Amino acid sequence: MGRRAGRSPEATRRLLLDAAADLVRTRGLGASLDEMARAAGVSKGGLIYHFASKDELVLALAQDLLDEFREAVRTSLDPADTGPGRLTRAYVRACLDPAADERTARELIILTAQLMTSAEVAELARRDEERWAAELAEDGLPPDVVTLVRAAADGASSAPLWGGPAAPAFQRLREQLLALTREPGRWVG
Amino acid sequence: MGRRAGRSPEATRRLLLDAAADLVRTRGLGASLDEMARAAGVSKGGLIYHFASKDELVLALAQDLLDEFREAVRTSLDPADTGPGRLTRAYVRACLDPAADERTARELIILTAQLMTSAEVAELARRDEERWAAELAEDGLPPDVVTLVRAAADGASSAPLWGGPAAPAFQRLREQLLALTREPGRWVG
DNA sequence: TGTACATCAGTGAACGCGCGTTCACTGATGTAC
DNA sequence: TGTACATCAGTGAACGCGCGTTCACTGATGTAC
Repeated sequence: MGRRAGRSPEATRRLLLDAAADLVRTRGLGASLDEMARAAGVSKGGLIYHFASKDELVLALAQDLLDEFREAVRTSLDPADTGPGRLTRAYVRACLDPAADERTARELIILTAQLMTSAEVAELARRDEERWAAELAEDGLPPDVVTLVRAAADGASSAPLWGGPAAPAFQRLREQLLALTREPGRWVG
Repeated sequence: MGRRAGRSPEATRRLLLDAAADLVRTRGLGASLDEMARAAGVSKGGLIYHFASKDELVLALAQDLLDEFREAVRTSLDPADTGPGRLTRAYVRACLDPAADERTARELIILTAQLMTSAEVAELARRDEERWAAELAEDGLPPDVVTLVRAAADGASSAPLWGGPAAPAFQRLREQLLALTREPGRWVG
């Protein structure tokens, strides 16, 4: 049912989220709903049909982003790897994926940072972070190692935010972090 | 000369920059010039006298931020420490200063991220980053160690952006990173 | 099978308000004579 | 020393445009009978 332009409403919603993410990445939250809608090939009214307000769209964008990262870590899990630190290794691989190009990485981080000015989004992120902390704590590695490896992975993957290089430049670091999770005894005296 | 409300124009400029930084931190670039001016106790026209446009204000804000961090690293240099890695150690100390409270750290990072949507600011940051990379490369440590230590310091200090803990929670990491720069041989095979 | 009706998934014009910017003006201080 | 003038550091009202939101309408599809 519906005036649906040859696609499901879920597909329209996805088009809108993707277009909005693109625009916020490159131009910040100042990008207008009209531009976002047009980029998705929908009218502004059509956008508002799916997201009742800009705030609601921003919140959905943030949730989508957190889910996407969680999914990226999940697919980075090595089925053959069942030892301690397997989740930490997947986390490192997802953060420092050499296939992620610089532009994308930078814009993803800017998008996240943009969204964080909303109190609701910040709360969403805080809960997501708590979940990561809990899951990584159960990963069987010494806490100091998890802290170091995670900080380094986060720092390297967010370097483009400050004008630094992206993932491909951090492949040695990536291998070293992975090695460290396999021989945690080498770290800390 | 001038209708100066009992202070120098430079002092007014500083009041405006500080007030603007506060507002952008907590509410993003959507904060209005009127609010920023009022927060500094100046009229909107007075703000525009010092910064001809919002773009100009944002650029000044970014430059101020980069300068402030560079200064923080400079004051973290230990005069008694003249060995290899002394700049890297100052960088770590500045990033993980236990005196920096969570709120401030988080807002500082959000401010930076907000500003990065401006192409001019991004270019400014890129040049600043190049300068850091060059200076740290001259610090006498193996490149792999600098990369790891810096990534970890950056990652830990920007954790509040994603809802994670702030500097005080990373004091063990801080000590371990400092130790690593003193015994770089322990890292890497 | 036809037909009336309801609903879903939008369209697009209009509104109104907040914002960045402009501008005419002002009052204290500095300078020339 | 007084006085005229210039300049600096602002003030505050006004403008106009862009944006988020509202709203009346629409056309394709589903459902009841």
